[in-house]
Amino acid sequence: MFQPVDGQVSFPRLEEEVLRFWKEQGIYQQSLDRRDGAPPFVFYEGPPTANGMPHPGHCLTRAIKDVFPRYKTMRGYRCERKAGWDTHGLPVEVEVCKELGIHSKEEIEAYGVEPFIQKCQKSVWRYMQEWERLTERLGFWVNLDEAYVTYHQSYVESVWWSLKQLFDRGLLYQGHKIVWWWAQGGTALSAGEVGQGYRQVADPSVYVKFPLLDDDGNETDTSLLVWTTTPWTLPSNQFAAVHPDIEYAKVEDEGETLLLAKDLIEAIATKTKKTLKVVDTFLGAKLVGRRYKPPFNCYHARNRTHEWQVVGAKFVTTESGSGVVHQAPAFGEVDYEVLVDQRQATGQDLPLINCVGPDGKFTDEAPEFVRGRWVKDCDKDINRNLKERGLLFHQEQYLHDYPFCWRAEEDPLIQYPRESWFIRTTQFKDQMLANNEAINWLPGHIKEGRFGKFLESNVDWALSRERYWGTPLPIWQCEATGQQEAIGGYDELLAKPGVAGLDVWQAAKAADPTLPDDLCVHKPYIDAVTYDSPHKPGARMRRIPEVIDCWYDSGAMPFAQWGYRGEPLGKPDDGSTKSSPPRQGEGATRATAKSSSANPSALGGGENDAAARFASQFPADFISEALDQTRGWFYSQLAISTMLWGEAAEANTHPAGPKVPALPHPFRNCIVLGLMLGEDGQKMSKSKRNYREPREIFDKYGADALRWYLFANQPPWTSIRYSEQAIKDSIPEFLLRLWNCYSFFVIYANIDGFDPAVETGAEAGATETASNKNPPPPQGEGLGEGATRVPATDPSANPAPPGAGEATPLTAAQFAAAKSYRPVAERDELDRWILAELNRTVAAVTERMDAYDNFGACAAITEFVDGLSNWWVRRSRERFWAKEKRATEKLDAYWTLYECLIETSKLIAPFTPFLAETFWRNLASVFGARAPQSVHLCDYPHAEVDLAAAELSERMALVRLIASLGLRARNEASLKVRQPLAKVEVVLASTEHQAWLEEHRAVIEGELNVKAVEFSDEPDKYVEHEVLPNFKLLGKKLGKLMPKVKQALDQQSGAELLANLRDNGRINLSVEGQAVELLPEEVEVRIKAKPGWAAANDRGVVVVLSTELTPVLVREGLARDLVRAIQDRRKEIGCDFTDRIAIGLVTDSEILRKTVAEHGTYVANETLANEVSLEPLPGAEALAIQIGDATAQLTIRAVPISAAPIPSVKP
RNA sequence: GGGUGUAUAGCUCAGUUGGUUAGAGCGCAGCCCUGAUAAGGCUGAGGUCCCAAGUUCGAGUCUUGGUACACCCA
Repeated sequence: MFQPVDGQVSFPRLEEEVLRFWKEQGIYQQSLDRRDGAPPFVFYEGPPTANGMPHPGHCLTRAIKDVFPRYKTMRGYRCERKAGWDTHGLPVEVEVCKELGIHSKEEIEAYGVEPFIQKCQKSVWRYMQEWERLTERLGFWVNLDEAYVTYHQSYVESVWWSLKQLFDRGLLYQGHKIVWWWAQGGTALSAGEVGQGYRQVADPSVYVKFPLLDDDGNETDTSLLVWTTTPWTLPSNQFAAVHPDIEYAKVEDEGETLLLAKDLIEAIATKTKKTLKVVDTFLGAKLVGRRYKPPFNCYHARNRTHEWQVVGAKFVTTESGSGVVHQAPAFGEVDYEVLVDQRQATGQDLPLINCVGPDGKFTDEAPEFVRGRWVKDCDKDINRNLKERGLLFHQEQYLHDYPFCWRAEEDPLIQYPRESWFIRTTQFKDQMLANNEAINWLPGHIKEGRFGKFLESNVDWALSRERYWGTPLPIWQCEATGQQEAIGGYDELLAKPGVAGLDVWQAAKAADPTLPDDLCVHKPYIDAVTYDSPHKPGARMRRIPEVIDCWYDSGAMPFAQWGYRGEPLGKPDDGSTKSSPPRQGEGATRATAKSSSANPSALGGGENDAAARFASQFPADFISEALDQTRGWFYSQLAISTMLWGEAAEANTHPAGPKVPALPHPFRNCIVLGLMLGEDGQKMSKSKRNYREPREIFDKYGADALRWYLFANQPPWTSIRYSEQAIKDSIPEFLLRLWNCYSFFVIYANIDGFDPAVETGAEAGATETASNKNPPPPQGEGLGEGATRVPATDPSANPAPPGAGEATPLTAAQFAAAKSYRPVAERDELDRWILAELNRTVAAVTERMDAYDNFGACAAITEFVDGLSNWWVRRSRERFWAKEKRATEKLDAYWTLYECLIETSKLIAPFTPFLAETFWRNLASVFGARAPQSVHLCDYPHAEVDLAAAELSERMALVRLIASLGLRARNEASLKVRQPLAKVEVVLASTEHQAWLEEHRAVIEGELNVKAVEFSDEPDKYVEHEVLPNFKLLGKKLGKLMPKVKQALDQQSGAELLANLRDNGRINLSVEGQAVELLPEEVEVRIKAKPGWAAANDRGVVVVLSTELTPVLVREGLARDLVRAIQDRRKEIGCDFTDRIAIGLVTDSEILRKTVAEHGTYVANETLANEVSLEPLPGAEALAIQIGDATAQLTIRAVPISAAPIPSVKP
C-alpha cells in the first residue's frame, strides 16, 4: 500500500518534510559515503561574502552549482562540496564604519585598529544565517560545517606561502599606481565605489599655450595649444601628447603662432570668435620629440632633456579640446602609462613629478601662490596666473561626469599616485592564454571574447591595499637597509632569530579569551612581530603595513581551502611523517561558530593531509559564477595557478609534492552565468523592490519551482529577467503535470492493491540487512589526474537478484522477477512506446548534462513528461478502470507506469531534488530496506541503445498527429468528441508507416471516438497534391535555375507531376529551354485536403471525418453525455472513487429512455452504479440535466458496499 | 572612448551545418475533453526576426556598417 496522495498538494510543505528527512538521515553524507573510492568529480565553491543579503540572483548561482555535482554523484563520481566564505576586504570595513558612524582612515586609527579588526571579524557573519538558510532551503548540498574561511589562520598562511613563492622568484615589486583618491579620507576607492559617486559637474576647460623651444633651449614664437580640464595638474606637467597619425596645423592669430589638430581649428575659432589662419599642416609624428616650456617652472631645469617634450599617443582624439593633451602622469592612469613608456624609451628612471600631497594640498614644490591649499580650490587662481602671464588662450566651462566620494558627497575624488605592490603577471601572459585555451567555457565566446581579451590586455596585478581588514602582505623589511624578505607561515616567523612583539597578541588574548586565534595573523598583532635583521647587526625586520587585494584570497582557494603550503605528499595514513613543527593555533578551539578550515578530524591530522587533499582535489572539473567574475574570481584563480604551477614555472613546491596535471588548471569547465535583472529589467536593488526575497519564493512556490524555472527556461548564461509569474508557471507546466501522473498511479494502485514489492516477492521488511554501498559506475571521462581509478562496473548491468539482501536501485531487471511483469516486447504498443521514450530521454539527458547543458536536459524531460501525462496516461486510463484486478493488460499498465515514475524520479533528482525524493519515498517505500532510502542514493538511469525505439517514436508521433488532426476536423465541423462517428479516413503522403498504423488503429479510434479508421485507397477523392523542390539537394545541383524550377513546379498540377513521377521514376521539366530532371528524393510531395470535407491536414497527413450521424450513433453519444452528467453528480455529492451508487433518471424523452435501455449496462459500468432506474430514487435530491435536446431529472444515491455488487438495469 | 554580449509574437524565451509555412510557454478569444487534473486538447488573433547594405539560387541564421540596451574597462 502506498501512502495516499493528497488531492491538494503543497510543494513548499512537502519540501520542508524532505529537508527534515535529509537532515535526520544524513542523506548528503550517505551520498558521498557510497562513492568512497570512486573517481572524484571536483567542484570548487566560489566564496560568497556573507555580509550582504542574498537575492534571487544568488539562487541561480547556487542552483547551478548544485545540479551538476548531484548529477555527477548519481553517475558514479565522488563529489565533495566544500563551502567557502570570502571574508576580507573593504566592504566589510565599510559595514563596520557605518555601524561606528565613522568614515576616514584617520577616524579608524583614532578608534583603534585593534577593536576595529575585531569588529570586522564579527561583522563577516552578519547575514550568515540568511545565507545558510537559503543554501539549505534551495537544496544546495554543500558542506557548510567545514567551509573554508578566508580569514582563518590556515587559509592566511596558505596565501602567505604562495606569496613567498612569488616573492622569492622576483615576481613581487613595488611601483606606483594611479588610484581614485579620497584626499580628505586619505584612502583609495575601489572601482565599484567610484562608480557610485559620479555626478555631473561644470569644471573649467582651459586652452594653454606651451611655447616650443629651439635646439638651444630658447623660446620660439610658436606654441602648442594644449587642452586640459584640470588646471591644478598643470604645475605637475611632464609631457604634451599628440596623436602621431592625426593631421596638425600651424595657425596664425594676431601675430601668435599656434599648433593644434587641424580638425579642431573650426570649433576653436568659433568658440573664441577668432580667425585662425592655417599656414602649414603636417602629421602629429612630426611634432614628437619637440621640447617646450612648461606653464610653471617649479621643476623646470635646463639640463633635464627627457621631460617637457611632445610625445606620441594613440589615445589622443579630435572629439574635443585641441588635439594636444597636457600630461601629468601623477594624476592620470593614461598619463602614467606615458611616463612608463618614456622611461622604457629613454632607458632613464624618469621621476614622477607631483607637487600635491596625499592630503590633496599643494606641497612646497608647487608655485608659491597655491602652496598648502586644496587643489580643486586653486583652479581659478592658476587660470588667473596663466592669464597674467599671457599663456591662457581660452577658458570655458565644461560639463562632464566626475566622481565624488560616496561617503562624503561634497568631496571630489582626485587621481593620485600611490606606492603599491605589484605581481608581475604580464610575464605570464602567454602561459595564461595557453591555460585559457584549454578551458571549456560555457558559453564558448568567453574564451576568445571577454576573458581572452582581458588576458591579452593584461597589466601587472596591483596587489596591495592600504587598509586594515585583509590578509597582511607577508613581507618584512630591514629598518636599516631596506632589504626585504617574505615569510611563508606563522611558524616560520616564530622561528626567526630574536623574534619579538608576540606579547601584543598574547595580551589581547588574555584580556579576551574568546578572541579567535585566527586574528593573530592579522593587523595590528602581526605588525607588532619583529625579528633580528640578517642584513645589519642590531637592526630589526619589520612588516610593511599593507594588506592584500581580497581577490587574491579567493583566487588562492584551490590550495588555501586545504591550508596547503607546498608540503610533500606523504602516505595518507602516516601521521608520523610530519616534516615541520606544528603550526601555531592548530587545533585550538575557534571562537566563531564555524570551525577553521584546517580540519584535523577529517583525515587524522598531520601536514600530509593538506597535500593529499589538494592533490586529490586539483584542478576543479567544474566551477560556475556570474559574468561579473571574469576579472574577479575566474582571473585570480587562473593567474595564481598559472604563476605557481604553469608549465614553465620553476615550481617551488617540494620535490615530493603533488604533481600538477597538464593545463588547464585550476578549473576545466566553467559555466559563466548571466546576470539576473529585476522584474523591471533593471539591476536588482533593494530600494526598488523589483524582486522578491528568496525566502518568500520558497514559502509561496517552493524551491523546486524556482529551480526548475532557473534550469529549464533559458540557457544559464543569458541574462534573465526575474519573473515571479514564470516561477509560478513552472508549477503547472512541469511539477504539477508530473505530480498528476504520480497521483494517478498511487490512487489506482491502492484501489487495485498493486504492490511491486509483493509482486516481486520482496515485501517490506523481508530483509533488513541493507547497505547502501554500491559499486560506482564510472564512465571514465573527465577524471582528475592522480585519481584512484576503480574498475568500471555498472550496477544497473548486474543487478543483484531480488531477495539477496543487498539494496538494489529499483530497475527493470529487478522488476522482471515478478510473475506479473511481462517482457516489454509482449506488452501493448503504448507501453513499449513510453518505455522507449523513457530510454530516449535518459540518453538525451545524460548526453546534455555531460555537456553541461541543463537547459537541453530539461527540455528532454519536459517532452517526456508531456508524453507520459498527455498521451500514455490518457490512452491507458481504460486499462486502469478494468474490473478484473489481475488482468494482464492492467498489470502491464501498472508495471509500465511504475517503472516510468521510478526512473523519472531518478532522472529529475538533480534538478528538482525535493519532488524526486517525495516520489521516491512513497514509490520505493514498499520495498522497505531493500531499496535505497533516498533517490539521491541511486545511480542515474542508464540508457539502452535500441534502434527500434526511434521508429516506434516516429510512428507514435504520427498517431498523435492523426489524433490531433481528427480533433481539429471535429472542432471545425462542430462534432464534439462524445459523439461517436462511423469512421475517419486517413490519407498519408508517404505510405511508409501505413501498415503499422493499420495494426494500431485502436488508439486512434479511442482518441477520436470513431468506430473505424480507414486508410483511404482513393486519396484523389479527398486531397490534392503539391510537389515542392527539395531546396537543400537541388540548390547545389541547379544553382541559379532554382527559382525557375520552383515556378515551373508551382504552375503544373500536382496530380500530373505525381503521375510523371510514378510512371517514369522522375519528373521532367523544361525550364528556359533547358531540360531538368528531378529524382524522387529531390522533391517533396505535400498533400492538402480538398475543400468540402470535414478534414484537416498537416505534415503529409490528411484526416477526413465521416460526418453522417445515424440514430444508433446518436444514442451512443447520448449515453456518454449521460455518463458525464452522472460523474459530475458523483463528485458533487462527494462520492469516493470506489463508492457504488444507484441512479434514478426520470424523463419524458423517448430517445433518452431508449438510450438507457440500450446502454444502461455501459452507463452503470462507467459510473459504478448498481442500478440505473427510470424511476426517481426516494430521498435523493433531484437534479435537472440536459442531455442532447432532452431534459431529465437525475437522482443519485450512494449505496452500501453490502448491496448487490452486480450491476443491473431496470428499465 | 574601447571591449564583450543581447535585440525573434502583448510578455518570457527557443530557433541545429544558410533551405523557402520562424516555433514553445504564458496571456487573450472561442470550442472541446475530464473520477489523476491548480491539468489537458483543438482553433483563432498576434511577427518589418532592430535598421541598412552586401554575399548567395536562397539569409532570422553569414559579412560589413549603423541603432538601442546590458555588462566590463577607461
